[in-house]
This record gives sequence, structure tokens and C-alpha cells, in this order.
Amino acid sequence: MTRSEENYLKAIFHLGNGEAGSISTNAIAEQMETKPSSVTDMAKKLAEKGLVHYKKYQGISLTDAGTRTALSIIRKHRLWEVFLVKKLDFTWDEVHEVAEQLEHIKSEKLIDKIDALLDFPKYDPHGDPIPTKDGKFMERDKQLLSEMPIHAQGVCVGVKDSSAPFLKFLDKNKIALGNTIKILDKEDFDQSLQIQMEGRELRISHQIASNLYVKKND
Amino acid sequence: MTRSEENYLKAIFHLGNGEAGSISTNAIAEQMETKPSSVTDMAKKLAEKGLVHYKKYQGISLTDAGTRTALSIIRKHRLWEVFLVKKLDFTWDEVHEVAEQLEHIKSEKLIDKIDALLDFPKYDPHGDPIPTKDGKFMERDKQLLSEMPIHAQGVCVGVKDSSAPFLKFLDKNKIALGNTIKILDKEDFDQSLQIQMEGRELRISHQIASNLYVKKND
DNA sequence: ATTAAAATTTAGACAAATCTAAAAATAGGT
DNA sequence: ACCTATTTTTAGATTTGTCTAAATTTTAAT
Ligand SMILES: [Mn+2]
Ligand SMILES: [Mn+2]
Ligand SMILES: [Mn+2]
Ligand SMILES: [Mn+2]
Repeated sequence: MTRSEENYLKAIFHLGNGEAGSISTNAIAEQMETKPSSVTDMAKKLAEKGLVHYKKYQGISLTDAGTRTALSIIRKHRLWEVFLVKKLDFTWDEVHEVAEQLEHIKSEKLIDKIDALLDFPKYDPHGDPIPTKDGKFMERDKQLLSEMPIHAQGVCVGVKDSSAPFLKFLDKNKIALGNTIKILDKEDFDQSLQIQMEGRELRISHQIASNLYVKKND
Repeated sequence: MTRSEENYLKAIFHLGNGEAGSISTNAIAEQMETKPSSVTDMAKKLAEKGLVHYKKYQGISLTDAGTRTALSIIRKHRLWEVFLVKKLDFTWDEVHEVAEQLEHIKSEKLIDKIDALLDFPKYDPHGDPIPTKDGKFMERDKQLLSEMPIHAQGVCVGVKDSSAPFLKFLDKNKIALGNTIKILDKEDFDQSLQIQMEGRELRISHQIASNLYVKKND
């Protein structure tokens, strides 16, 4: 497996949101920041290797083998992110770029030892679930803050947008995963929210609320 | 810098034993397990980038910039080796292969944090010195066991051959870095040595003795 | 059913890193 | 000084992953 092949499989997986379903050439090209013609070339190669299903003009989808490979890359990516935050004091906005490199290191022993060192974490610093060694996913029961009803209460458990600017914004406003959150008011005009978080009150735009995942209290 | 370029610089540095001096095309080809014609091609590219001095038929040598780059790769390689042994319980015969991959990860912050996590080690698991951030080398005052006089005493501080088979052999015979060692007798016939190590006595072939570095006691 | 727009594939090119085979330069022995 | 063996370079090909431009197929609107 080349690094490029691994990145394609990961992109296809992410575009399918974990589900099966066919992904378009253009969507993959955009995600990979490459051209559609390059995607077609790679689709043929991956199909040849039994990692994707590909029929001309019909889109691309992962085979079981392709899904397994994608999950193993994602597992490595997220474990490395946890490692960087927990053991090396990286902030959650710094880890992605480095994990993009580390996820391609080939050593089963290495990643298993990292997993053990971190005490087998279930989620990465952005709240995304870490697949187990055998590719099992533990997706959390969560919803976007923007989709929760007024007066609902919950715990921040993840971000939808994990770009550095958004994460830094959250830091600046002391919004962190694990914080409890309660919707005090919803503004009809701009759909901004008045919320209570860890004692204090603050106002949050719709854009922010639609990128924050919350686990509702029972 | 591509991974291949980095590997060439590292190979040239190692072949020069850290000193300046011109290295032959064939020597580099052998070290890199590639063909001389490939080395010539790379020599031109690296010369273009100011990393090596190269004149047709005159051999190849590192510029100051090339040396700095080589040292930074070696620094990363050796720090990762220490990390694998100290934090992840790898054995010293397992680390090299993985470090060959990890040494190419591009993140200054990452390697500095690993350095700090390890408490700024001076030597790697094979006794090789770890260059500082600014490329300073602390080569130890050591000599091959095979070149020490009879009755001399010292401490094992490194291996010349760090191949897995040799390292496993040392493990099996409980010969480890840090052990004290005393030469009891030298056999003229086959140049084997009778030594005392950590209480017990054992016989060591010349081949072994000429791959073990010892720091002589004052 | 036509047709225009969008998506996708093909054809041909290119850069990086490698190879083989052939040519050129160097080094060493007489 | 000459010849030969060795070393090194060149020329041309290959693989991987990418690109642009052109051709083809699909889609969706009339
Ligand atoms: Mn990430
Ligand atoms: Mn993440
Ligand atoms: Mn090593
Ligand atoms: Mn080493």
C-alpha cells in the first residue's frame, strides 16, 4: 500500500460517512485536492487490487477489504492525535497535520503499544471515535447543538468542523469537550443561542452551534 | 526535501564517518541498495540544491547545509529509537526499522517534545550519540573490545554492528550496554577472549569482540 | 425526444526515482 | 606509455502519481 492509495481509501470512507454507497469522482477529487482525472486513474488501480468497486461512470465504493484498510488508517490517525495531546502537550488544533504523516507509519506493534500507552482511548481529541483493531466503530449518540430544543441540556462531546481556526475560536471562548451546556434561549432572527456553560452565560452564533456536537442528558 | 533525498544525505554522512571527505558513487549505491547510475542522478539533484559537492568522476561530499540536514535526520532517528525502547518496550533489535520511517516525519515541535519527554538523552539504544538540535555531536571516548589490552577493564557502551541477529545474540548471552567487562585472557590461536562480565565468566569470539565498544576505566 | 450542462474518462505529457545497457573516464599494473 | 579492469556517467526505458485538454457519457431541463 502506497501513501497515496491509503489517502484515497480514507477520503472515500470519510465521504461515505462510514456507510457504504457510491462516491462520485468529483467529490473524491475535491476532498483530495486533486483532479478528477487523477481519481479515475487511482480508481482503476484500487479496483485492480480489490479495494474498491469501480464501474465507469458509476462512482466508487469501498470493498470490505478497502473498508478495513481505511479503518486501520483512521485508527492510527486518531490514536496519534490522542498521543500528541496527552503525552506531548500538543493542542487539539495542532495535531491533525502531524497525524496525517504519522498515520502512514507501518508497524502493527507500534500502534498497538501507543494504544496501550494511552490506555485504549475510545475517542480522539475532537470527539471522533477510534476504531478498534478489528475495525469496530463506537459512534456516540450525539447531535448538533443547533438541532437541540430550547432548555435542553447536555455535554459537549465533539466538533463537526475540526479546522484550526474553529478549534482556536472554541479555546478562546473556553468551550471545551466535556463541558456541560444548557440552551437558555434561541433567537429567531439569526438563530443564535444564549447558552449556559460551566457557570457562565454566553451567546453563540448559528455557525458555531451547527459545528458542535452535544450528548443530550437522559 | 523528499524522503529519498534525506536517505541519500544520511548514507553519505554515515559513509564518511561524520568526517568530511569524498564518497564514491559505488559506495553510496551499495549502502542505499541501489544502482550507481541512480546515485549519479541523485548527486546532480542534490548538488543543484546545494546539499552536496559533486564533480563528475570526483566523488560526492556533503556541504555544510547537507551535513546539517543529515544530522537532523540522524537526530530524529536516534531519538525515536530511544522513545520506542523507553516508552513502548521495544527491544533494541526491533527499533531500527520503525525509526527508518519515523525519522522522515516533518514537525520540529514533535521531535523537540519527544526529546523532552525522554529527558534529553545523549545516546541511543545502540550507544550511538544523539546530535543536539544545532547539530553538535558528543562522540564518546570508546574503543573496540577487540583492540583493548589484556586485563583491561571497562564498560560496554555501544555496538558497531547493530543488526538484529547480532543484538539478539548479545541478549541471549546477557551482554548489555552498561555492563562492566574485564579481559581475563586473549587466545592467540583464534583471538577469542575470556572475559568477566557482571560476575560471570564467558568466552567471546573475535567477531563479537570487534563489534562491541567499550569505554576504558581510567 | 432533444439538447445543453455537468460529470467523467481518455489520451498524451511530465516529474521523481529508479533500472539496464552502453559509453566514457579513471586507476593500476606492466 | 599502454592496456585492461574498474568505476562512473549517459542514454533511454519504466513506474507512480499527477496534470491539461479533448472526447465521451450521464443528467436534467425543455
Ligand atoms: Mn485529524
Ligand atoms: Mn481528529
Ligand atoms: Mn538505527
Ligand atoms: Mn541506533
